[in-house]
Amino acid sequence: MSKSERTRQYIIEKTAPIFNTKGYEGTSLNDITQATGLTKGGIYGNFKNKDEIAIAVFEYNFERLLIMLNSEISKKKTYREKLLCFPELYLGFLGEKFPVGGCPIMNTAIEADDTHDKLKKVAKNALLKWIDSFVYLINKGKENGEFKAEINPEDKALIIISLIEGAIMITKVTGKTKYLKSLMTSLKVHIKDF
Amino acid sequence: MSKSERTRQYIIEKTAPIFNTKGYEGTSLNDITQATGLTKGGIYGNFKNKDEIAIAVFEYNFERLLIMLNSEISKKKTYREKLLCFPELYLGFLGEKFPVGGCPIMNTAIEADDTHDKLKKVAKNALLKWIDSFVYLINKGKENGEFKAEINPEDKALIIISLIEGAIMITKVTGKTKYLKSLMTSLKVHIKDF
Amino acid sequence: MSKSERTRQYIIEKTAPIFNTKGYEGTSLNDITQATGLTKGGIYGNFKNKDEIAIAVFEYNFERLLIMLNSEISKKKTYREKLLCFPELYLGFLGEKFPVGGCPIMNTAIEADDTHDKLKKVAKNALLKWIDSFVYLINKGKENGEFKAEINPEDKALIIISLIEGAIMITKVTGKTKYLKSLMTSLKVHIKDF
Amino acid sequence: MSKSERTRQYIIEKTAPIFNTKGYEGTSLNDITQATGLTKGGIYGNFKNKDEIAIAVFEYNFERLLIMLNSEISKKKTYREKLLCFPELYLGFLGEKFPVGGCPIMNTAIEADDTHDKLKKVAKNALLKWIDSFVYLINKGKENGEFKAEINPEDKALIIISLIEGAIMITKVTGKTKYLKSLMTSLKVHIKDF
DNA sequence: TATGAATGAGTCTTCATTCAT
DNA sequence: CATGAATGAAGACTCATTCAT
Repeated sequence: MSKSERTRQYIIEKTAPIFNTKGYEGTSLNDITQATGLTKGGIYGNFKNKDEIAIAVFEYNFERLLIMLNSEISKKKTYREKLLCFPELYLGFLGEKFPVGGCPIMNTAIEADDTHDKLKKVAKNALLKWIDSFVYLINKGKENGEFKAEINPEDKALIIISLIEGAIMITKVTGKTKYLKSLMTSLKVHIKDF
Repeated sequence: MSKSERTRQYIIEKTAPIFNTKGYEGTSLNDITQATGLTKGGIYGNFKNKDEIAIAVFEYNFERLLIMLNSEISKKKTYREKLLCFPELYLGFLGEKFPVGGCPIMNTAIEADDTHDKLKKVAKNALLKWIDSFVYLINKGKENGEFKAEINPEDKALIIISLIEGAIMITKVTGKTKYLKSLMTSLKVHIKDF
Repeated sequence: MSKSERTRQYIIEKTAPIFNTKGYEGTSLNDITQATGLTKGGIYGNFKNKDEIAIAVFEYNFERLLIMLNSEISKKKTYREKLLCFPELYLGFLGEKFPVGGCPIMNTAIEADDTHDKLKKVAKNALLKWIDSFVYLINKGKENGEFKAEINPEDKALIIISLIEGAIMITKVTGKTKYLKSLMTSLKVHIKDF
Repeated sequence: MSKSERTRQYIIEKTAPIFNTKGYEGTSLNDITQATGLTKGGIYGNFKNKDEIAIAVFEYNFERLLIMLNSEISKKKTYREKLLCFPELYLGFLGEKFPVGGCPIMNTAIEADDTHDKLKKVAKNALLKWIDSFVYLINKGKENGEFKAEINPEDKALIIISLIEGAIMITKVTGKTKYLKSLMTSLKVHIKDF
């Protein structure tokens, strides 16, 4: 990894929680210099502009989420157990482990949807990838007879994502973890019925 | 209605779609003066500051949503039909009728959650009110024997909201209405099973 | 007194302490409406602009000061005793009785001197009048043999005023009343030597 | 001296006469950009806010005054002569040499007294320092027998300052130098009697 | 590469003043 | 006379971005 690449990575890691908390508009170049200790010139030497940082940060946040999820999934043998990882994991976020700023996909999706085209595009790609990964797991489960033949993988993928994102959003706004528990329990029940 | 009240209302109506599209941070006073045709001084003669406008706009957007939903609900007789209004209505948003900027509750919730306390509070109250209204309908349905006795109203309310918000978010980001259709169909199936 | 005159007087009285505290620039039309309970239109119906209010207020503050001083002076018989009223009176301002905002002449003089011509003019006239009144008293004292023949009335008037204004200024900035005491005592000693 | 320090100093020097003339409230950021030729961003890159500029300017004005006074004082041998420098110097201000805007201590003291805490504090410190320096000189004069043993240094310091500030104020408001002459002559007489 | 000083358009907000009612 | 809604210029301050060093 060249020095340039290392600095880029360093900037991304240090600013990731800020972008996820304050959003794209809410995060200023000053926030970024403070978080990194670099000067403005230093930042601009490594990124063309704020957009580029935001996109890199989004991809980083998304990838980190994927890695964390996949590492849990790979521990499980059956596809039902793999899917059940998700409600379990998000239930585990109760308390301090809740990812700083919430779900990066939803945050970016909501903020960027009508304004920042580039960000919207990467959020869209991330979301589609996420849907696909659920579709893949469900299909695999259907193939080996774990899940009923009549279930539609995409329909179920969308339900899983909606319940997760709904749970995060409702919990963050209300501050009440009972909503997270309720929704993740419903999700489990739902998956057990696949 | 005094002139002052009329102007306030006028400002709210003209800026409501902007706030819902660009968000609180993204909406500038210049946007507001352009949308209303008033000068900055004129705006500040009617609102103490941008916060106050944002809150008034949120309440307006939320109320308008409620009114629209309630007018549909009141047409139906059974509680199951009343609940089924929601997927029907959101399905009807396919195309241009989709409310400008998406769901005000979710938008405000996501943007305000870590930064603007006042906005977060009103978003929280709106969300709780919405949950309550579903809980109320489901309880009524249980009382008159339409719904199974064992279903938990709050659990179901949360599922309904999550599927709706998930549908809006996914549809907006991806631009694909098939996701809205899929999720609203799933919601219908779910409600029929209450 | 016509209603118009009464309203003018009312506005002046209510805003006098504000102008003397916050100064001309620091006092806003909003301050004035709040203090009077009138609307902006109401204020402008009685005064052409802020300048006119400021001048009227200054004259009011100055006159009130003169009246208060004269009422004390008239109680005394000898001219030395009349002059000694001043250090006595200002010593009496120790604590809460200190006139709100300090000496109107000095305040206006300092703020207006390089910017507001009209205000500067009235401050100048007030100051000259004040000097004259001391000159008059000292001349009278000389005439009836109370004071030495060789003292120069104007020189002494200027010293009296300087010691008083210096005392007010130094006391206000430092917050220490010992400076007021010291200077007023010095002034007494000085007057006794006339 | 770094570039940053040079620019700070440049801003201070260019704005010092403006602040001393128009006061803190009366001096706008536009005044500052015009006087310096810098943009607003340029100013704010070197100072946190207007307060910080005002304080730096005050300290600069005060220091310059001190240096000028001290350079005169150091030329004299006896303490009486040192004290007599002051009336001489201020007499020398007749005409154009009168410091732009008057005495920074008094100006700041009067404007800041009821509003700007930070400025008031620096003005207070400056004033106390000035008093102390007179006390020091008078004590020295007493020690070596130049001045009478019974005079109180602080009392005399306050008188000197009051006569100087009174002279400046009265002269500025009335525009008549005869008042400056009269008061500085009185001050000389007074000091000769120490 | 990185620095840090500078830009200039932008932010929200307050100002004194006006005028139809 | 007084109201109160509106003006528009000005207020202090922050923004993302650039560039000589």
